[in-house]
Amino acid sequence: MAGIKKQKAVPEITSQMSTDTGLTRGHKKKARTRQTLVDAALRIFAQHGVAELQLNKLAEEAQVSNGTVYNYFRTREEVLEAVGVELANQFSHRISAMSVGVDNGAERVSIGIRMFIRETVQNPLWARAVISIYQYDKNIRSAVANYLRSDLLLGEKQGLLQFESIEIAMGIVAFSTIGSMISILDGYQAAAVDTTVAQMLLMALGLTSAKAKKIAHMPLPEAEKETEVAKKAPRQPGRPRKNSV
Amino acid sequence: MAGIKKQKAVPEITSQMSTDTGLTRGHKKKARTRQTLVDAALRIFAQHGVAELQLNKLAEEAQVSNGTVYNYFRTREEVLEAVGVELANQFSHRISAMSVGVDNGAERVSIGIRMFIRETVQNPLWARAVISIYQYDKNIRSAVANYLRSDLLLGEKQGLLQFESIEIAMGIVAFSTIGSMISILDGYQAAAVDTTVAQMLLMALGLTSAKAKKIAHMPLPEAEKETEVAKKAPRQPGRPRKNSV
Amino acid sequence: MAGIKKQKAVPEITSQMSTDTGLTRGHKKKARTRQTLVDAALRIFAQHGVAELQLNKLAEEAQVSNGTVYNYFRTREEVLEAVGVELANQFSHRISAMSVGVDNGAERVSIGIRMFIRETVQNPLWARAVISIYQYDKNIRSAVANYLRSDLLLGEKQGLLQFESIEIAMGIVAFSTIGSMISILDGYQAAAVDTTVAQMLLMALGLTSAKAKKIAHMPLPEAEKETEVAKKAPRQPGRPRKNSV
Amino acid sequence: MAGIKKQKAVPEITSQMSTDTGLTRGHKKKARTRQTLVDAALRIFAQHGVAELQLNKLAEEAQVSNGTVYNYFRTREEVLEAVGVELANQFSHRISAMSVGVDNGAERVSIGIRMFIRETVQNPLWARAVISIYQYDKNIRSAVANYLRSDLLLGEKQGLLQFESIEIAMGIVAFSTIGSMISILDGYQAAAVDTTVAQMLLMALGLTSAKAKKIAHMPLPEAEKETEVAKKAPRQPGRPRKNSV
DNA sequence: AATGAATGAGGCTTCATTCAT
DNA sequence: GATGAATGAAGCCTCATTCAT
Repeated sequence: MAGIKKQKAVPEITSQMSTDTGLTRGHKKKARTRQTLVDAALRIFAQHGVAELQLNKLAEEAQVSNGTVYNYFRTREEVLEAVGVELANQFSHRISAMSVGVDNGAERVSIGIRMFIRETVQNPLWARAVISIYQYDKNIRSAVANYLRSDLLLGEKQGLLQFESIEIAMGIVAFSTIGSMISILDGYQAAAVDTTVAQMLLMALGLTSAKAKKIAHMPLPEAEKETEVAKKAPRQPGRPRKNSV
Repeated sequence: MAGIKKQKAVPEITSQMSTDTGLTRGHKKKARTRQTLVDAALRIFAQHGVAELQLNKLAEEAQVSNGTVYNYFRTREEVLEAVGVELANQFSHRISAMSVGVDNGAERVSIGIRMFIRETVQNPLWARAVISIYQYDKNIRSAVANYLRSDLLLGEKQGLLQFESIEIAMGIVAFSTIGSMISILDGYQAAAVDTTVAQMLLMALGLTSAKAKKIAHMPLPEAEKETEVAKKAPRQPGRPRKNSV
Repeated sequence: MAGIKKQKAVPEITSQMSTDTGLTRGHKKKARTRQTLVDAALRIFAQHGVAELQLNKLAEEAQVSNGTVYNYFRTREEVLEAVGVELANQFSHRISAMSVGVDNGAERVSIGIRMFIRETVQNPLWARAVISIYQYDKNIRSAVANYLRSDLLLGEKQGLLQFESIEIAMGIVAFSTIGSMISILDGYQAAAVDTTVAQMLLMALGLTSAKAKKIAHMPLPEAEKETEVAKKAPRQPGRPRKNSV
Repeated sequence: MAGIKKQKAVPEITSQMSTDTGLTRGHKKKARTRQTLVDAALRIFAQHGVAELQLNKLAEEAQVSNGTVYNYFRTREEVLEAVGVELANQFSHRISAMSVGVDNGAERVSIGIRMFIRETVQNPLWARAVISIYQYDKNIRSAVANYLRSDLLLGEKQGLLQFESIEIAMGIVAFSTIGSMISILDGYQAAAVDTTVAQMLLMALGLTSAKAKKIAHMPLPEAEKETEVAKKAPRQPGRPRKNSV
C-alpha cells in the first residue's frame, strides 16, 4: 500500500483505492493529472461527503490551479461522474479480488460483507467516501449489486442460499453492510461486527444459524490482492455521459 | 384531519405526518407558523433531499417571507435539526400506532418493516423525505433505533428472536428497510416486497424460514391513519430526480 | 435617583446621566417608557457605538417589545436624534453643575476638561457613549461648544484667556478633551492626565505655564453628583473592543 | 502621477494619496486590482464614512464584480483593515515629505498641523476619509502618533518644546488638528485657521505667544505634490450629510 | 496544458418597519 | 399603548465557471 504524497493530515484513503499510477516510468506527468484530481476528489468525499465537493477545494487538494480542473472536466457534475466511475471500478476490482479462489457462493458473500466492514474500522475516511457515494449514486449501487448478484446466484445454484427475489436479497445484503459501516462511523464500538453481520445476513439468505456462523467465522483470505488493484490503468478522458454521482 | 392547502403540484406528504397536536384552536399563531415551516421543509426534502434545502425556497413553499423563517430558526442548520426532531417525533407516533395491540415482538418488527415499505409505494414523496433525512441525521437514526430496540428485546425475551448484538440487529433491520425503500424509488417493481423483506429479516433474527414466512404474511392491522394516507397520496410521477435519493 | 434595573452585566451608565426628570411622583409609568428607551439607547451606544444601534436590541435592552419602540419614535433616526438631545441636555446640566460657584473663566474651563477626563477613568462606558455621539452628531458638538463658549468668553473678559478665534479655541479644547478620553479608552495609562491636559490647554489659551499649572491643579469642587457616580460605576472590564470608539 | 480614471462625480482623492510605488509596469494585475480596491474604498470613506462601506458599492466604485472583492479580502472587516494600513502608509509618506529639510522640531509640528488643515479646505473628501478612518481605527491613530512623536521629541531636545507627557501632547496635537478639520467640514469658515490652530498648539507645547505666532506664520514649503492636489480637487459641495463626519 | 484573476448568479442572514390583535 | 409576528429590501458571502495569458 504505497500512498500518495499528502500535504494534509489526512490519512491515505486513495492509496488503496487508487492505482500506483505506473510511475515506474516517469514520463506521463500530464496524463496523470486527471487521476490526481479523481484521487483528490475521493479524499474530499471522505472528509465532507459528496454534496460538499467544491472545485476550488478540489484544485487545492490536488495542488493544481482551479483552472486546471476545467481542462479535464467541463462541469462539477462531470467530476462527480468520473469519481463515481472510478469508485465503481475500484469496487469491481476489490470485490473480485477478495474472494478469488473461493468457489462457495455463501462464503464469497460473507467475505465481501466482512471485508467492507473491516475496512471501515481500518480506514474510516475511505468508508465515508464509499457510503457517501453509494447513497448518492444509483449507478454505484448497480455496480455493487452486479457483483453481489453473481455470488448470490452461485450460492443459490449450489443449494446453499435461498431467496424469493434476487433483487431484494441484493438490497438487503448491500444496505445492511452499508448500514453497519455507518453504525461504526456513528461510533458504534464492538468486536467482531463483521462476523456478526455476515452471520445474520447468511441466515437471512436461508442458512441455518449454525452454518451461517461457521461460514461467517472462516478466516479471511490474505488480501495481497491490493497490489493488483494498483495496477489498473488511468481512466480515459472521453466523457461518459449520463448521470451518476 | 384535513391536510394543508397546497399551491403547488406536490401531493400531501405532510398532512398525514403531522401529529394531531390539538392546535386546532387558532390562537397560537407562532406555533402554527413553525409547523407550517417544518411541513414545508419536509415537502422540500421529499423533492430535493436534505442537502438542497434552501431557505428562500422554504419560505416560498411555506408561503411566508424569507425573513419569517429567521423568526423561528437562526440558521439553516437549525431548520434541519428541527425537521429532524419533527420527523423523529412522527416516527414515534406512527410506529407505536402501527402495532398497537400486537404483543408478539417478531410480529411487531414485521409490521414496522412492512408498513414502511408499503408506504413507500403509496407515497414516494414521504419516503424520499424519510430516506433523505435518515441518511443525513444521526439523531433520526437513533430515534428509529430506539423504537426498534424495544420490539427486538421483546421478541428476544419471548424466545422468538435471537441475535448476538442488539445494536447490530437494529442496524440491519433499519438499513435493510431503508434500502428496500430506496430500491423501490430506484424503480424496482415487485409485488409483495414488504413480506419478502420482512421474512428475510426475521430469518436474520433467528426465525426459521417457515415461521418467518408465516409472520411476514400476517394481515396488517387496520390503521385508520393508513387509510387516510392511501386516500391522500396520489401516485406521484415527479421527474426522476438526478440520482434518486 | 435609582438607576434602571439592568438585566445584563453592564454597569449603570444612565443612572448618573439621566436628568432628574420630574418623575418624583411615581404615577407616570407610561410617560417613563420613553426615558427607558433613551437610557437603553445610551447603554447600547456605550457598548457598541452609535452606528450599531439596532432597534430590536434596543427593545430588548429596554425590556419592551420591538413594536413599542415605534410608539415613541417613528424611525431609527428619530431615536438617534432623541438620544442626542438627551445627551446634550445631560451635558448642560452636568457642565453647569460642575463649576457652580466658580467665577473664574479659566478655572471653569479647567474644571470642565478635568471632569470629563476623570469620568472616563471612572466610567468608560459612559465615556464611550459620549465620544461616540459627539463624533456622530454635529448638534451635540454645538451644545458642548455653547457651554464652552461662555466660559471662554468669561475668561477673556477677565483678562485671563486670549485667543484669536473663539470658534477655534472651542474646537481645540473640546477635541483635545475628547481625544484624551479616547486615548484613555485606547489603553493609555497615566496618573494626572486630567491636570496635564488642562494645563496644556490653558497654555494654548494664553496662560503662562506657571499660571496654567496652578489652575489645572486646583482641587475639584465636591460635586455631590460625582460622588454618586463614583458609587455607581463599578470598574467595568469589558473586552477592549477592536477599535475603541 | 495622473490620478485614476473616475466614472463618477467624485473628485480625485486617491490620486494624490497613492504613493508612487513603481507599479506602472502593467504586469502585476493582482497588485493593481488590490490597489484599485483600496483606492475605491478611500473614495467611499470620503463620501459615506467608514461605517457605511458596502462591499457591493465598493465593487461598483472599483469597477469590478462583487466576487472580485473577495479574491482580495475575506471579509468586510479585512477591507477596513487594509484601507487603514494603506492610509497609514500614505500618512507616513506625506508627513515625512511635508517638512523635509526642516530641522526645527517646533516648525515641523507646525507644518504638519497646517498642512492637514489646509488640505481639508482644498479637498474635503480626502479630509472626510482621513477623519473617518482616524476615528474608526486605533492603528491609524498610532501611526499618526508615531510621526508626531519624533517631531515633538526633536523639539523638546532642541529646548523649544516642553510637555509633561509626550503621549498626552501627541493626543492634543492630533485631536485638535482633526477637530479643526471637522469644524471646517461642519461649515466653520475663517481665514488662516491653520496658523491660528498651529499657534495655539505650539503655545500648549510651551512656546510663548510671540514665538508660537512667528513659527505658525512661517511660509509653508512648496510641496510640489500639494500643487497638484490643489489643481485636482475642485470644490466639492456635497449635500451636507446628516451628521457631518 | 496550466494558470489564476475575474465574474456574477444565487444563497444566507439582518434588521428597520408594518400591522393585526 | 403594548405586543410580537410578519415583512422584504438589502447586505454579505460563496463558488461554479470563464477567459486571457
